[in-house]
Amino acid sequence: MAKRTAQRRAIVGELRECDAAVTAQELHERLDGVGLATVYRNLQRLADEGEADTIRRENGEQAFLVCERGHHHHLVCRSCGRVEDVRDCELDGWARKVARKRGFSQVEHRAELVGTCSQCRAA
Amino acid sequence: MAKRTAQRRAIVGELRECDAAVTAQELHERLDGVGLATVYRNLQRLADEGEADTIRRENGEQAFLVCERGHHHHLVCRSCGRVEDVRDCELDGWARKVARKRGFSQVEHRAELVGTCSQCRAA
DNA sequence: CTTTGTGCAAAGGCTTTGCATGCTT
DNA sequence: AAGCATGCAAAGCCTTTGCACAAAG
Repeated sequence: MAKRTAQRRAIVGELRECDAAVTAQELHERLDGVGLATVYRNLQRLADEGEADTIRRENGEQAFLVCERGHHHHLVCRSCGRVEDVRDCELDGWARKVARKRGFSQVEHRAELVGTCSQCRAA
Repeated sequence: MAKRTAQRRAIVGELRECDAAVTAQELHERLDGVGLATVYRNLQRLADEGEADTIRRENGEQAFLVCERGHHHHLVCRSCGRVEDVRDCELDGWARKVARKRGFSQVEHRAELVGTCSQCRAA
């Protein structure tokens, strides 16, 4: 089981305070006295344990965020990067229908909504 | 405007024959006498021009595929990687609803369906 | 005391870029 | 002839890994 080190606590703490998804490097910059490799290792582990979700930015960077358990999607602000969890998913019917039509089985789906949040819209 | 070189033709030709999305490196392996950098440059360009679509694999690699113009999604086989274009999109209503509820504007959505194609299911 | 985590630096993997050369137009 | 594409190798980035040391259980 995971040991409770000061670094791990710092990483988890900072991650929880983020509205947007962050990369290991970004988190490393915000934390003092935590090595970059340690940040990478902890984030990877949190993701493996299901404690954190990961997304890929367009440039391929891996960003992490703490989010709800279970099936959900993300609503991302294109301006500030804020991420909101969306539990309300109405895609399953559509997914099944499309899959059946094409002869695919065991369908899963992934979706992401991108928009401009009210705060950024005002600015 | 793009010059018609032998390499570019080879790249585009091979790309069109792919059922699945391919990375620059994979394409480079399949082509003889085409430098890796050239493959990267041409794929990037095709994507910029809208002639090719790009997806990110879990490990962050960028893979390319030729696909339909306009709004569509992808149905991907988790076994063989085959990609089928899906024009039938019923997500807009849902996307708008969710966005409005959260105060987001100018929503776009991205979705991906993953399943097992009939061929792979049989095997 | 044993096990696991951390730091640092080196190594890895994918992608981009600089520069001289060759092919298109 | 002028300009853009190609090749090769070097450089860039993000991420992972090896190893010695430190901390946790």
